[in-house]
Order: sequence, then C-alpha cells, then structure tokens
Amino acid sequence: MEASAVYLCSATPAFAIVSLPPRPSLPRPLSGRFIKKSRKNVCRRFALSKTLQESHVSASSTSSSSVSASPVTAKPSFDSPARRAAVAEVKASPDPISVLPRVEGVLQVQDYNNLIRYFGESRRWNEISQLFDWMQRHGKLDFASYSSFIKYMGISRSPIKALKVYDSIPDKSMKINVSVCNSILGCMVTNGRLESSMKLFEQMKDDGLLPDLVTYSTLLSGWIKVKNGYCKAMRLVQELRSKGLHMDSVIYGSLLAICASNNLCEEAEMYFQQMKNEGHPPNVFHYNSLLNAYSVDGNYMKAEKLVTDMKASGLVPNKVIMTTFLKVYARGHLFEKSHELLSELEALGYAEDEMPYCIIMDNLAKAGHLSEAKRIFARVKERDVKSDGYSYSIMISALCRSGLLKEAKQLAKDFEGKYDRYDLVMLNTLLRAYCNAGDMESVMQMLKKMDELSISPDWNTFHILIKYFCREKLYHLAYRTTEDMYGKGHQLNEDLCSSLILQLGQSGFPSEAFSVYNMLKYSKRTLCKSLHERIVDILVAAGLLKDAYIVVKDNTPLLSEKCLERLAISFMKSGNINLINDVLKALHLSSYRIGPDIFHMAVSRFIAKPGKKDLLLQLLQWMSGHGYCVDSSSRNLLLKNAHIFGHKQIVAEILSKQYMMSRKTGSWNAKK
DNA sequence: CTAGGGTTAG
Repeated sequence: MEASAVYLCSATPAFAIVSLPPRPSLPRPLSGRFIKKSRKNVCRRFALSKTLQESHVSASSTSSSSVSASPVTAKPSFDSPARRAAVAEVKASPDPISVLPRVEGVLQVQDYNNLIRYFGESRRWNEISQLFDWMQRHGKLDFASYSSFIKYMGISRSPIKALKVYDSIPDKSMKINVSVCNSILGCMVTNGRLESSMKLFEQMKDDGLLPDLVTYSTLLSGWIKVKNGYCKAMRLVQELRSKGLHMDSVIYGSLLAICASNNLCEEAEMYFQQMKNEGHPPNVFHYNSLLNAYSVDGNYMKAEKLVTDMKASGLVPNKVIMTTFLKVYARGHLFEKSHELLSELEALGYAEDEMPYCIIMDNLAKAGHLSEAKRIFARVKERDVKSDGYSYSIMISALCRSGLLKEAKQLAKDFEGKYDRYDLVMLNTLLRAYCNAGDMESVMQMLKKMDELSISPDWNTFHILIKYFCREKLYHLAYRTTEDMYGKGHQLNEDLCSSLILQLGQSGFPSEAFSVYNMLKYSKRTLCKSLHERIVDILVAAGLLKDAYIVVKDNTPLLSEKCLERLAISFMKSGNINLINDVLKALHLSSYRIGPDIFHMAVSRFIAKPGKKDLLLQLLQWMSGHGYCVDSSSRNLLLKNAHIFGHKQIVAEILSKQYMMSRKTGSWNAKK
C-alpha cells in the first residue's frame, strides 16, 4: 500500500513522519531576529549548548559558600589604582579566569560585579559562568552579583541555569531581595516561561517578597503577545493597585501594547487618556501602540487625528510611527495613502528593510490586488532592500491563496536557492506551497529540514500535511500524522478529521477511522451530529460491532433510525451474544422502534446457544416489562425449544403474558 | 555600575 511506502522510509524522530539518520550536530546559526520570533523552538535549538553550560555549573555550584566570609587581608581603598589595574587585567586577558587567583586579594565584590557586567555585555557566556562560579566558591557575592548574573543567564537563554543559581542562594533574605527576584522573573518571562514565572512570583510573595513597580512591569511584559493576555494583565494591575502602587509610564506602555495586540481599541484609548490625566505625557511608544490598535480595523480617521496630536505635542514621527501609520492605511485599503507614506519612508532612508513593503504587499494581496502586490515585490528586489525572506513568505502565501500553485512553488524554490535560513512560519509556507503543487519530494525535504533544524511542527504544519496526504489518497499516512498531532497536544480540526474518517472507512481502515473519531471526541467538546452516524456506519460495515455499540450508547438521540436499524440487524446477526440485550436496551432508549424481526433474530441467536438461556429469559422478561411482544414465528421457535429452559412452564407463561398484552393494545409493540 | 517597558512583516 502506498501509505506504508512513505512510512517505510521513516522512523520517527521529533516528527513522526520524517526519518533522518543520526541527529544533526549544532544547527546553523540563524539571525537574531529569526530566533527571537520563535521562542518555542529556541529552547530546542540550543539544547546542546545549554547542556554543555549546565554540566559546567553543576560541577562547581555545589561548593557555593556563604556570602559574608571573604578572606580579604589587605583592603585597598575605594577604586584604588591597584584594583582598577586588576580589573583591567582580567578584562584584557585571553584567559580571564586564570588571572583571578593572582588578584584575589585585591578585588572587591563590586569589582567582580563589574566583570560580570563586562562579560555579559560582550556576550562571553563561558567566562561569565566561570567567573560567577569563582565568586560563589570564594564568597564574593552580594545581591547585585546574583541580579546581574541571572539577568545575563536570561539573555543567553539559560533560564534553567538561572533558576539553579537562584535556588542555590543560601540566604533567605537574599532570595526575596527585590532586585534578585525581578531578575529571575524577567529571565523566566523573556524565555517564554510565563506560567512558571507567575508561580514563582506567588512563591516569592509567600516567602516575604515585597514586589515593586518593576516586578509588575516585568511580569506584565510577558503577557503582551499572548492571546487573552489582557485578563492576566488586568489581574496584575489590580494587584499592584491594591498594594498602593501607582502605574507609571512604563506600565502604561505595556498595557497599551497588550490592548493593541488583543484587539482592544477602546481599552487602549481609555488607558491612553488615563495616563495623560495622571500626568504622564505619552511618548512615541505610547502613540505607536495606540496607532497600532487603530490599524487592526484600519481606522485611519482616528489614526490621522492621533498623528496630528502627536506632532502638536512636539514629537516627531519616527520610522516606526510612519510604518505603523502606513499599516493603518493599508489595512483600511487606502493604498494610495500608504504608497505615499512608503515614498516618504524611502526618501528619508527609512525603507532600508522590507517591513513597509511587506505590509503593503500583504494587504494588497489580501484585498485581491495580486498584480499590484507583485509590483511591490519587484520593487523590493530592484531597490536592493534588506530582506529576511518575509516578502517571499507573503508572496508565496498570496499565490497559494489565489490558486497560482506553480508560481507559488517556483517562488518557494527561489527562496530556498537564495536564503539558507528557515523558521517555523517560513517552513510552513514552503510546505504549503509544495503540498498545493503536489510535489511530494519537496514536501519530504521540508520535513527533513525541519528536523535538522530541530524546529517542532505546530498546528499549521500538521494541518497542511494531513490535508495534503488526504488529497493524495495517502489515508493511512494522514492517519499516522493525525495521531502524531494529537499526541503532541494539538486540537484536531473537525472538518479535516471528518473527511479523513470517511476516507479511512472507505479504504479499509475502520479501526483507524474509529481512532480518529475518538481523538477528535477527546479534543473537542461537541462534535457535528453526522459524525457519530458516519462512524457507526463504518464500524457496522466493518463488523466492529462492539465499537459501534459503544458509540450508539453514548449518542443514541443523535442517530437516525436507519443507522440504528443497520446496527440492530448486524448486531443481532453477528454481534457478541452477551451484549445483545444491552444493545436492545440502548436502542429502546432512542426513538428507534425495535421491530419483531429484530427480536426474532435475537431469539434465534439465543436458541442456537442453549448455554445463554438465562440471557434469553432476561430478554423475554424485559420485553414484557416494556410492552414488547415476540412475533408468531419467534413464538413457535421458543415453544419448540422450550426444553432448553428446563421447565417448559416458564417460557409459556411469559409468552402468554405478552400475547394478552398485545391483544389489549392491538399491536405487537406497545411503544408508539 | 541592581531589576522593568512599549515598534512595524509572513
């Protein structure tokens, strides 16, 4: 089968459908910008270097001693030439750590802190770790040492290491020092560990931390680009108010940004006003956030007024303000105005990177002006604008949306030839282009690339692939990918799964179809009605009657009579005999009318298996209790085989009771 | 020189 053929070439690393021989070594360096955009992947990408750093720390941090006991003999005066010379020597040395023993008696804690900052600012993570380790062993630490070191661990994306150091702080009062706490919280936030930082914050307060405005602003900044971040932000704002703190311009800046990214225009306006009322004059960042909030709906009227106000207040629109303004116009489909702004940006030398072009291009394409978007794209190339590939991404997506699949694929290939850097969004874009063009080979290459770069697939990746595999009729592969998607905790897409279930059923994979149904059920609260019926039919057709019964039992009111009938017939014929009565009881609870033929089939099954006579008796009694009556052929069959019950009398009594009842109601079935 | 923030693109 085709599907398994694709799987044959693939064991399962990070991504279940790609195989790669050995794990790649360290990934190629990416631009800081790309790294910043996808924090989630950064952790994975730097896994190796992090491990290296950590093994370093664990070898040394065990010996951390207390803060105060430093064996300084000669205490040189503040900022003495000897100290300055020693600091300079350490800074200049190619192996700074080797210099430390020699200058141990000269350097003060502040000098070590100075060195931490120096190595931190020059991004020399190895030196900073070794230095800090030395300081720990020699007890040359104060709160500023912890604060700075943790800050740089945050910048070097080593939050685990920062946490270890924080945990290793022996002094309780040091652990609730507000600077140290702010550092570690900031470190966690900038490394995407929002939830942990909130937990840690609670713990710190329990231990006696008195948070200040910086603490709140640090935590607030984490919620800026998180969906529903506004709610979390509000809780923090309430808390800071309840502690008698007053919001400052920084806090307002974060709040405005949160409002803008959460699409909350009115709230943004409210905070902007409130800020002014409280005597904090807005700066370009505040203006930009509000402008950005206006851009969501392309509200250029308000934006124009805001820019006028801003100029009146003496602020000069900078590149960012102009670009955001351009975005307002583009979103509002005032393309001429946005073109004007673009020309202005170009004239001022503010259009040296692709950002403003991207904004116009994307909005042009989305408004249906593909050829104009292409013209802008050409302008990017002509003017030799610095590009990280976003313009490609935008155009490839635009071409895909317009159904120009070959062109999209060609552009994707162009990108790959020209750039050697990928992030998740770019990979998804290329993947989509290749999938749409039906280029399996390139699809597989993209998946490999993803694995090489240790970029984990996201919801989009899975969705693109599953859709593609379905289209290519690789249903089993689509199934495996769905399993993978579910296993990685992604919400499944109902429409896609629904069609996959149908296809799996039709191509001989009923169990897989059932599995997809169950995954979908567990990842969504309510499913489309018809889906239950669809899976029941598939299971019945495949003879997976027990599974079918389970679905029916849970969803009886949602199933049609015909569907129930099909299950009833099949189950009576070949379902597990021990469940026959249960199935009938379940059917009774639905609107389905159990007919005499169904009962006849059940009776025949039981008669053929005398060992199940108790079940047969239970059935007959249940029928009487619920107004059902066997038909004459069942009746004859039962009488003829009455011996199996031991006492013939029992069955005769039941049958006569049913008969009397049916004469009263005039039908075999008392149910309306 | 102890800690925080807000900018625009796929």
